[in-house]
Amino acid sequence: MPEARISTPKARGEETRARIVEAAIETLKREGFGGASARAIARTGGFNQALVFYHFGSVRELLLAALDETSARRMARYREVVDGAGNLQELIAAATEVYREDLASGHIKVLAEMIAGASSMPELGPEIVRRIEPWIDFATDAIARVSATLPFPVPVPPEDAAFGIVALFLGVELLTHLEGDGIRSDRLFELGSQLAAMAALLFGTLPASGKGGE
Amino acid sequence: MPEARISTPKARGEETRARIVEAAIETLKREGFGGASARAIARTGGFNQALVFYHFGSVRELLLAALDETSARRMARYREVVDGAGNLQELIAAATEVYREDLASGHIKVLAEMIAGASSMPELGPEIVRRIEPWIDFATDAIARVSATLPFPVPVPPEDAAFGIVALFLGVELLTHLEGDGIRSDRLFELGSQLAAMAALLFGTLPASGKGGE
DNA sequence: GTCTATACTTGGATAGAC
DNA sequence: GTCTATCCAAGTATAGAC
Repeated sequence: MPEARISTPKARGEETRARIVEAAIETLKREGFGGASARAIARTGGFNQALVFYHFGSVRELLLAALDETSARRMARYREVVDGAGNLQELIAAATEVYREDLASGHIKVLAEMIAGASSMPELGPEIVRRIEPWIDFATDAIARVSATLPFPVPVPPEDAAFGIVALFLGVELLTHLEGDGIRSDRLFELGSQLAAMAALLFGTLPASGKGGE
Repeated sequence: MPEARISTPKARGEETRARIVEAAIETLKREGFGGASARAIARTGGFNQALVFYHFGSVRELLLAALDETSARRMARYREVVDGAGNLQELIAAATEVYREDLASGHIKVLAEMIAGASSMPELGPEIVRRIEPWIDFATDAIARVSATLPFPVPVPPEDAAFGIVALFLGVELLTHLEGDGIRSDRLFELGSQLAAMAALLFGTLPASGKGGE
């Protein structure tokens, strides 16, 4: 019971805004970019279509707000899990776990739909780029961090690996939601962990310096 | 059957069909799934919008025909290049080369747009799945083939790796066209070759089941 | 802030003339 | 086979009542 007043006008407005964003995320997940019209979103959230324009000005702005919201939520979650990882295997295990959540929750679906949708709405491009960069940076940092724990110099520039990982996640998302089940992505992540374990074992037992690359 | 005429009605029809498919591919590349309306496609190809429905019945069918066409072309090209690869490095080099062509030519863009677009047109899903399977099979075969040339047993199931590669290509496509340049994907593929070379070198000199490769 | 009504636009699709 | 004309559905967006 926070306040004497039931709800200030301002609070009500904010609440509606949030409901609309929520409905937009939901609609993007279920019906994709092409299906995320003001009307469809309003139907999903059970509110009036005109509210989209009152609160956000345009569908475009709403979709970006939706991307911001889901992105912020997932970033918080990724940090929580990934920051606890102290070495390569733990990082892969952590990323796998959170990514599985994402496949289920649909966050990456929203991202992938927005990226693909930007083709038919070019003004969206730069906005989306700005919202992806933090993810690549995040991955870069995580990779750099665990790279430093390996007993040998890593010949992989973290930013390149990060780009690859983000791309891989997006691609797996596309294929997984297309095929309905998540069997193939499960197997892929399984494989990732195995290889990581193998690599660590293998490299870990090699003379760290002396037989290196270049 | 007489055929010495300059153009039979039938041939003209086929020719138009081809023009329409071409325009559909072009429009999918440039404007994405959302921008690929019958009208936009007709504008691209300089023909009448009603022809789409006369020849294909619906936009949906046309888009699938477009996917078939670009897919067939690229598959031919991939086979040409990839079948010549006898070992892992050659395979990666070949894949990199053809994939670079794809980024420029837009074939994978068409595929990615169709996959993402399927979210708002669910009937498209199964059709697209059917059209992706040959690509995963193709990648599986290529990987299995070069795996057999390695001087040690490979702990990577070819079909899992194939799924990963196809996903990676799709994801890189999304990000690359979004950011406009291809710098990051260039670096990624560069990295891939380096790692492949390193792995071959490293594993090749390990006591596997004897000293295999060269 | 929210709803109803509506103006305007674009797109899928068909009929019928050529 | 191709084009013009047209219908209808759906979408964006705004005005104005509540």
